[in-house]
Amino acid sequence: MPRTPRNTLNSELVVRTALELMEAKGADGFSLRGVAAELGVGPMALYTYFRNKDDLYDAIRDHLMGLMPPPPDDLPWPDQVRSVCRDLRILMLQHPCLAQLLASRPLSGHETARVAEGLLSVLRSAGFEPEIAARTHTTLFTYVLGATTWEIQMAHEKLDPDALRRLRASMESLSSRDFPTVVELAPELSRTTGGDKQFNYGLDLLLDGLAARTAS
Amino acid sequence: MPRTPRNTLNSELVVRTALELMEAKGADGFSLRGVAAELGVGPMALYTYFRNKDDLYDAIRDHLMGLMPPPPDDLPWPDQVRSVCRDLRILMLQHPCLAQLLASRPLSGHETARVAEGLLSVLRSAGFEPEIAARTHTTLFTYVLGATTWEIQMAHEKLDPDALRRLRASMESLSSRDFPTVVELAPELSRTTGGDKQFNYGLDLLLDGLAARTAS
DNA sequence: GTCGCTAACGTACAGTGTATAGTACAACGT
DNA sequence: ACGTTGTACTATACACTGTACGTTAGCGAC
Repeated sequence: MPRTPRNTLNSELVVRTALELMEAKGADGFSLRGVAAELGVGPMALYTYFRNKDDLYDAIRDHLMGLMPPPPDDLPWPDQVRSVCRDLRILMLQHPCLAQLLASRPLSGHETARVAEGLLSVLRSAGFEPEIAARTHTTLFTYVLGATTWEIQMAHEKLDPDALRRLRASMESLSSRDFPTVVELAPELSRTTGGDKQFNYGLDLLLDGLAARTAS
Repeated sequence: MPRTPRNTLNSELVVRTALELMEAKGADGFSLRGVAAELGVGPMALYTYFRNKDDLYDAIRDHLMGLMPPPPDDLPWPDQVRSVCRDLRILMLQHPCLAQLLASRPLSGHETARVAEGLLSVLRSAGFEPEIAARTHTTLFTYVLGATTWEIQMAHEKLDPDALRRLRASMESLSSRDFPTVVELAPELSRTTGGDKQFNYGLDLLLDGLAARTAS
């Protein structure tokens, strides 16, 4: 039985392969055995580099966070904040699995800390007190997380004609007597889920609220 | 072989049992076979009432949404909005699996539509144009989703002493040269994740932003 | 050259969702 | 009263999953 030579694997290679597989087959359908097969290796070989599947997830998440650009310099702080939030959204849209990885595991890792550092330092430089800066950071992060998770979910749904048909049917089956507003707004609701405009609308609401606080 | 008598099952009973199991054993560790066993029935019996596992998930989600109270009457609209958002958060905290169910599947079902109707009608009555009402609804929903998902995640983590220790270690191992702000704000960051104050802070930011738009 | 370390292996287990086929029972038309 | 039919549930099976355990083989150090 021809054994693969030693030291063909390393954690970075495993992470990259795992990420490829995750983007190709979706976050479901991803499996350790699949990664191992892709590497031409037995499933247990991965356990040399990761304690378990969650550990690999953490590594993938941190690897993806490494793709986040730093906040831009020489802009007013609201624009810097906007930029970071938009970059995170774009990254999540490019790598849909990131949404699930962010939502289902605590943050840890070097690259993740780097991203947090970027946003937090912008907020501190803008004059926010430590506690407010921390709260604001969490608020912005969770908004991006929720909004983009939802956007991905909806986009994923729109590609499945069967699901789309079911959704439309369930909307139309609603009595306009019981749910007049939902029926009235059905076109807007399905049109406005997702997209730059929807995301920026919520983000601007938050930033306007912030601006109001710094003015006082 | 003693057969279980016919018509002992119905979809509501299955949903209730599934929900119990989900709250007892967590969203992971939940399985169709577990539900079936709890009901004293073969796994395939469930397929009489649900086309597959996702279908059951949808039913559980809608069942939980049925627990949402309607928006309160006779309050200024911002307070009505606040109330709905807080109620949704509380429901998610009481039933942590709801977060995952909301984030991973499109919205459908009677009770879910009822909740949407409640918030949308508040916004329309407040004078928002259809498109703005829809956008605002999505923004509020996704904020609650993200913020509460994160809160649950963090709370879940705080209960695991091993994970807590790892998190703390990873924070302290960060060089305060590379990540000065993260290190400086470490206490605030771990103190302010989650909790009523954190949630209300972000919610008030959004509502302040909204108020600014209605004034103009 | 040989020893020890450890990377990768093989095997095994307990579990998953669900496709497919079969079975027994309630209701119904005659 | 009696076959017929629809259907609620069962049995079996398949292709998977993550990972615990024990084993082997390749490599660097001596």
